[in-house]
Amino acid sequence: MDAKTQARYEARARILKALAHPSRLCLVDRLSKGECSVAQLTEEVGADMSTVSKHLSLLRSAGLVFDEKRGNQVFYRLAAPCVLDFFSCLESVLHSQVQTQIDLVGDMKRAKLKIG
Amino acid sequence: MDAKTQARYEARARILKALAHPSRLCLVDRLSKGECSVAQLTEEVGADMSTVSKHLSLLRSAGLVFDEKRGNQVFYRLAAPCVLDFFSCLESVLHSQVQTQIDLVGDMKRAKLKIG
DNA sequence: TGCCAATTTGGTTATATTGCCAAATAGGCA
DNA sequence: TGCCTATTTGGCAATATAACCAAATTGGCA
Repeated sequence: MDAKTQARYEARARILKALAHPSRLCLVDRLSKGECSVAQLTEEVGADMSTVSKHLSLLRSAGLVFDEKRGNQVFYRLAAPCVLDFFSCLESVLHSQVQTQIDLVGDMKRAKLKIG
Repeated sequence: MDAKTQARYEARARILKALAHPSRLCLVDRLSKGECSVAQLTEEVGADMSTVSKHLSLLRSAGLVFDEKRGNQVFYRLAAPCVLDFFSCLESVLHSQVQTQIDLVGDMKRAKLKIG
């Protein structure tokens, strides 16, 4: 793999990594409904505000959100709404995982019937 | 956030985390062109085969690839081709990051002209 | 200026991820 | 059976992430 290709995969991975955390997915989900202050987001996520602030700054450096300071507060908004499209694919993967589990249980039951 | 919602974000995050690595993105990209043995994939990625094998097993437990043993070899194929749709969004985020850098440089130049 | 509220940053600890080497496993074939 | 090839697993060291608390920063306002 040449260096340029390698760099492209690394850049993509950085963005995906920024998304790949439950709290940050929650933040993105909430921001998809409109801009929000850190205090509001903190309540939504249910963690220490300093933790949420760090999650937000990580999303910002990945280019996924914008921040804007207005008076006392900082408001965040989604920079890349296309990431919301990921969710339906993620759900379909999850459903097929569930289906695989069901199939396995079925297989086990049938095997048991044959054995026993 | 209730427990069920929390669990959903965690499940989604697990899948994204499985994708969020340069080598694994490379694997997914290669598998999008058709099934492949571990040896071929190892060559593509350019890492130790044991490392690639671990990446593949991680992708498998996330439900993103299937594996099938045929004779001496194990062939992997993509289970969730929809993840390929992520790439165009990732690229658009990357482009806007580049644009932001260019804008910043422009701002700095203008500021310098005013100052100096 | 001095104080208060909102947010970020620093520091620390616990946990998770990654990559390599070496060893184990599994299949094919003489 | 014994050897060879392909792949996985175990173990370890290095690095990265995550969460909390405490302290610093910034803006608004008396």
